[in-house]
Amino acid sequence: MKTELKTAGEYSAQIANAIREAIITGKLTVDARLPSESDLAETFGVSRPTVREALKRLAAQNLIRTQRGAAGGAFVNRVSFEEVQNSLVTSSTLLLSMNAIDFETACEARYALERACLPLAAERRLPTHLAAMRAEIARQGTDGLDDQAFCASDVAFHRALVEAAGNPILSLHLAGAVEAMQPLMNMVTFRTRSRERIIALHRRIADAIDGRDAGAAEAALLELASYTAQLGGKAREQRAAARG
Amino acid sequence: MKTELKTAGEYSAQIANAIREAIITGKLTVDARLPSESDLAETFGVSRPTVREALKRLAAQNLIRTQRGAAGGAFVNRVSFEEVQNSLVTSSTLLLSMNAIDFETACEARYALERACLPLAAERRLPTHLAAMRAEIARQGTDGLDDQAFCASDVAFHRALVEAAGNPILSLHLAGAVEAMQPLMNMVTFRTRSRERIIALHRRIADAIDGRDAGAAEAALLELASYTAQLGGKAREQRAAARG
DNA sequence: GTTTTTTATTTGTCAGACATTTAAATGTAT
DNA sequence: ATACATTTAAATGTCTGACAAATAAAAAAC
Repeated sequence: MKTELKTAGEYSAQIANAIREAIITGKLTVDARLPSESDLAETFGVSRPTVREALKRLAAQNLIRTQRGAAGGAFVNRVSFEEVQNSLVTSSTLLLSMNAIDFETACEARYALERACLPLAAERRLPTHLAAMRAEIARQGTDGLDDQAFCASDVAFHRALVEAAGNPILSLHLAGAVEAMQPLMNMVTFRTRSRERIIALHRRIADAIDGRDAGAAEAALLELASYTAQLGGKAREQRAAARG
Repeated sequence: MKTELKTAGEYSAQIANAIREAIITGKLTVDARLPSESDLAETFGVSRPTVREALKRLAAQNLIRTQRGAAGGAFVNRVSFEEVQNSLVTSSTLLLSMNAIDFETACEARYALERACLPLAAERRLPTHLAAMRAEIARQGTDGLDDQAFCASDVAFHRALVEAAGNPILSLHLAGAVEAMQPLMNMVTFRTRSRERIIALHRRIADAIDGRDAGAAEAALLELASYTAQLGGKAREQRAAARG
């Protein structure tokens, strides 16, 4: 661990970077204990509050956890898929809302990514995945389901589809993209006829995955993509009309 | 902004969560200025160092930036694609190294995602993208290029390919997946014959994209995927043999 | 030998102070 | 009146020193 810091301010950022680098390069391994805050303060030649600010930065990225008490301290975290996925969802959500990403772009990305999973899903799907997909299809047909619940079930369906591909890295990216899109999806209203069509397409996808027919699944997903984009376009027109 | 904090410890985390929620829900908009640290301390009923730890957490996630001086303070950041991508790369890299993800899984995810971009890239590619791809292909044929530089050029090639799809969200996920894989790719040694084959496949992909033939591009990419997986498997065998 | 108590260590928090940076207000000269 | 230099005030960045709370290990009591 480096002991010298540049003269320019922002010590806490420099210390956080130094420790982060040590973790990334493997100098600090999982569950390793960092020196105590006082020791770090002495090592880097700064005060304890400054060290603490640095540690909080790392904690915010889930790189370390802290424990109080005699054998406590800061420990290197094992970065989990779930944590990365959560922070990806948060970041992506903000990215979409702050940068005025249009529905088409987000939709296109989502279905393109999903399409990438289909061949693998068709090959590896297990009964649990098929059951999860069919359960969501059934829920989507329930009477009195509001738009938000329909959307949530839609997300769950696609999540099961992605899980069927059996690749955790793909799941991570897909879940990030799909969940981040939910605020946009929630602005779309799903009439009964729209729902029926979506459910029919979901059923075609599930059947195709069941029958290990990746090509049929891709065809149905493409239809779903263009229909969803169409619904999004309609929703935007209606909002524009309401404003004008 | 809430004023009450639960009695359980970890004030700084609670304050960070409260402010983060305000940003996500839009109560705090881009470039809005947070109250001064002293004001926040008073509002939440804690000391300034505690508030500062909370702010450092948010700064670590790029949610806020701070400026010193009279008109300074903490401001809500516009979350940029670049920042999200950088943090995604960092997280993914750690995820791969800490969770012993095998080369096949990472490779599979990467090429599956890349395949998702091909139809869009074939449709939208611009001369700049084609030029970038061909420039990297030329570099990959350079004599005396070490493995790491070859890998870097490989990443640049695929990055250009992804950019051609013209969807920033896809680019974000792809770049995250591809760059995070680089440490794994760097463990593979590329002999002259391997390089020639990879370059030939790159050329086939570039030509297909140039000719707007997504099907041909997919075929070439699939070959590249299986060949890369094969090289990775060989590299693993050699390491195993060296240990045994 | 088991349980209880003590103790030492470490993080979490507080208070007040000073240093540094920076924009705006003020003053000054042309 | 404008341009430039100076002062000022507000804000973050940092330091010192202290106490509270949690916790594991050591010591003591039974």
